[in-house]
Amino acid sequence: MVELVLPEEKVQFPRGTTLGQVAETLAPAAVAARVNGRLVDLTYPLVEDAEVEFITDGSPEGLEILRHSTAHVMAQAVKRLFPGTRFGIGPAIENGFYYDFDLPEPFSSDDLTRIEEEMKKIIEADLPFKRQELGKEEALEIFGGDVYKKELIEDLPDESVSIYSQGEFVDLCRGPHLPSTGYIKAFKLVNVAGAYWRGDSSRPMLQRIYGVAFPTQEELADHLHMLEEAAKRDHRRLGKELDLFSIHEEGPGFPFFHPKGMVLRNLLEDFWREVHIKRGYKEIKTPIILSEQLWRQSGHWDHYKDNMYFTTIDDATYAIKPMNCPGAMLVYKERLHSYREFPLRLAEMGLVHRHELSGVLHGLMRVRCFTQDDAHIFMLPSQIKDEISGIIDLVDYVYRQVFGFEYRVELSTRPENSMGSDEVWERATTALKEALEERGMEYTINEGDGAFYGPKIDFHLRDCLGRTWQCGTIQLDFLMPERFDLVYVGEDGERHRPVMIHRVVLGSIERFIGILIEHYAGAFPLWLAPVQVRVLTVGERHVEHASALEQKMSEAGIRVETDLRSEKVGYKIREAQVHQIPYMVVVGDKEVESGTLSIRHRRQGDLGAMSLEEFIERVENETRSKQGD
RNA sequence: GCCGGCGUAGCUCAACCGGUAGAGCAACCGCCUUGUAAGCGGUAGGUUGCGGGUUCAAAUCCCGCCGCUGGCUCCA
Repeated sequence: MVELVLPEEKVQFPRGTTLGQVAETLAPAAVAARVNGRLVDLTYPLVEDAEVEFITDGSPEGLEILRHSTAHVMAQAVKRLFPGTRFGIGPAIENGFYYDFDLPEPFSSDDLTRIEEEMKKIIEADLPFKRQELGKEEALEIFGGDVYKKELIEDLPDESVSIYSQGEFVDLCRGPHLPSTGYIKAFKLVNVAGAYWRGDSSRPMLQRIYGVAFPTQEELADHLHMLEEAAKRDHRRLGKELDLFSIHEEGPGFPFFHPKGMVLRNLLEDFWREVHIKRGYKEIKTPIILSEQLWRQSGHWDHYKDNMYFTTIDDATYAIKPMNCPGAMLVYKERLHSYREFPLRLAEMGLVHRHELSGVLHGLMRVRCFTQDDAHIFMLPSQIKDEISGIIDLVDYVYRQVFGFEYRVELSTRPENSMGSDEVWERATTALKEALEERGMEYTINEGDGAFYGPKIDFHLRDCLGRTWQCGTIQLDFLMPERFDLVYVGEDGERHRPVMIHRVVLGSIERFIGILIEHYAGAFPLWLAPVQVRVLTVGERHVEHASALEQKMSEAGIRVETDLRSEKVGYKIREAQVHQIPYMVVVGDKEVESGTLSIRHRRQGDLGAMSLEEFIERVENETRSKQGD
């Protein structure tokens, strides 16, 4: 007998009993199990006492298994329909799975439908997933004909590898898998995309089919519905509908801001200045075009040239800045600094241009020119941790407390093409790590993704479809001060080298606005709304009264406009609602007589009558509080 | 940059297998003078992204380019 310790109880079973047999009575909904901390299939035989926890398809691990198994079924279907196909990898991802295939002809959308049909047959046949362990040599005999699988097997560290089969299909796989294909209840293939083998652009491009999979049809339908809803809050769509910005063929990746978009942008910048002044930043502005020589000195020429634009003035080469740091260096060097000034925080709303690959441009999220809410902070080595901690605090204040965003933190370490010694990198990376840990921040490590001059902490925000975008970043830099021979006079009267931080909070104003649009679905909180109030007339005889109200509110600092057209009130309200205008003021005979206002709120509906003074106060309070609906 | 998809009126979309471009909304004009999410009628609006080719005939088929887009790679 073996003794199994389950979360709720202890049970005994004859030696050799499989987990599946145990699950029949104890956990009928199980799809896999965790035995002594390791995920295994239900076919796993119990040969010794163990701690066992069953996994259902509703749990995160269970979902991952479900999705991974669905990827195998898709691969099987593809192999049946396209026999010569070679196979890459096929993991589970958020909401679904993908599998990479190499075949001469591209998949069409009809092919996806055919593959789905074939998958349904495989699921209906309820083929069991069978695990087998074998030596690498044996595995190479089975998969050796497939260059990709061969490479995967050769790269595996262990001597034995596991393979899974369902019906006639065999795949190299660590597992675990569902007991059988019949466990798959709800899936859909969503799109095909090119993907380089192992993410390396110098290697062949495979065709990746993406699918989604859920435990039930309802959850699948909910997910697809969620995607439709998300598309409605896409900033590219709302940007057009709300007349905030546009991007033209004449300037791919170079956005234009319209009057309403500029109101939003200026309000965001006003807020940014207010916050930064309070935290001891001084604002500077440096030129967009600077001599190529400067960029050679900074190291950008060697490490960032491919992303830069150049121009010629009087036979000399100049670069259009992709970053603001060299400009800030020149400002720092303008005079001698004392340690008493430190930390010296020089902020800059800097417009930078970067040559991004045409295929990656995306609305306001990834563009070729953008404004960074940059700052360069010069300080003593002993001030590093406090300063970083202060920036983390600022980012959290802006993201979470003001805008209510959830965000993710990453620590990026030394990339391949970088400057400086290992010691310097080690010191800088440790400093960032310690600042994060002292604050108890959760973070993931992104190996090799740092800037060429130093490691960084990145703050990521999500868009409506759940894609994450890097916004804030804190980059520690021991190198640029070296390159520019920056000095300060210390307590001892000697000259020393300062340490520098590059940091942005919003990241790019453009990207941040994109995130804001999607976060609020265009319904900006009152303090950011391009138009806060629209005054609507009932009939022509109310025009004069409405215009007078507009003027009074405008004088009170409210962003107000009027709709004086000879249209029905319902029509005007609908239009104001569609444009997400927070307050509508209806002016008719009643209001002209009584001298009160009829207020409608875009979410709460008709608020009834109040005086102009009351309404102005309400708007002012709500604006000041920065609260949303 | 690479792989796939897409590009028709200001917007959203239609036009069977090639037969010569149409609807709703918006705009404009008029009627209605209107009370909390779409009143009615009319007018105008297109070298079908651009350039070639095939054909008696191309929005439709083929080639090249541009742009957008889903990914990959890269980054705020």
